[in-house]
Amino acid sequence: MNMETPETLNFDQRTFITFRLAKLQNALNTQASKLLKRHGNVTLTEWRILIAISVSDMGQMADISRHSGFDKGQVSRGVKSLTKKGLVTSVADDEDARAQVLHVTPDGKAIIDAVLPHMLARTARIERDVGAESMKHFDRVLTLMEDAAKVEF
Amino acid sequence: MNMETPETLNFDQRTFITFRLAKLQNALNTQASKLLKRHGNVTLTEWRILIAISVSDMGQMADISRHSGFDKGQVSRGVKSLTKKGLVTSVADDEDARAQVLHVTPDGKAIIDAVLPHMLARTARIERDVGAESMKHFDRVLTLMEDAAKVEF
DNA sequence: CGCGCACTGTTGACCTGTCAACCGCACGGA
DNA sequence: TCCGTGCGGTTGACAGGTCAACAGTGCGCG
Repeated sequence: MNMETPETLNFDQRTFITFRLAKLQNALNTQASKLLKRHGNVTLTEWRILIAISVSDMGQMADISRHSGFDKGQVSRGVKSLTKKGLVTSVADDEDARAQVLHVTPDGKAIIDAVLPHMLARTARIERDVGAESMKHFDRVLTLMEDAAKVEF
Repeated sequence: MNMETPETLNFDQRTFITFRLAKLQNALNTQASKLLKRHGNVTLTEWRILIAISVSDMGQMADISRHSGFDKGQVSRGVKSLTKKGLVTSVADDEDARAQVLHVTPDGKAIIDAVLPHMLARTARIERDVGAESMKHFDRVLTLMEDAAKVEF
């Protein structure tokens, strides 16, 4: 860690990996958002929650929250807007008065069916450009960095 | 790339790379923010802008904005709070009445000196955990994905 | 010269994501 | 049974990032 040499020009590469990540993540989000707006008229958040509900159908918000890592408040708001759009239903659970049972409506399914192919094509395209091999590697590194992010400084 | 199998359970891995990125990026940011608060009492945004100013000393906001990829509005606000903290100065440019010339004050330098070692230790730690080899690979993949993020769908 | 155009920087509006406070309910132990 | 603790969900507050509108200035071209 040569504190003498002018680190100035190394900053971008050395201390800003996270910054690059942020940019990339944002670019990908923008791309996805456009896709979603064009093909399904839903926001990225709505889409993610919609998918999460679809995966664990008849689940409740806490399930979604835990499984997807979303903030429960965010899920609550997302579900609200999704129900307003008629894409999911949210009814009180018979067995637990606190819980809401979530269900994707036919309209919701329709949007998923309409959007999913494009979404898959997109990720396929990314995988193709990057290469399956590198993709696995990337995944592994992500895991390592996730762990590294937990260390205290 | 089996498009047949019930995709439902593959979502997390297949369509949510970006989501994972978001999580990782956020975890890293949280880590960095804590570090910054502890050792220099600056926010992550302030830190990034401070560094950017330090790199291109005597530059103007537009330089920072272009070079770092920050929104110019964000830079403007960041500079404002940094000047309020006395870490940078922002004076009108003699040669261009539109521009502000930015300069890191001794206090700003002091904070950089205080924080930078920890910051470097952190990235070094990450690099160590991940491995230099994988890090390079990771970098390459990032570039590829940045390109992939530009494609329209 | 004078005009349009591009650029600098400021500000306001908006969206996302996070955190915390809160209410109602479930559940287990005293 | 009753009470404490903890969970499910809602809501408000806040920070960060993006976009757009704007005023002021520089610059080049007719």
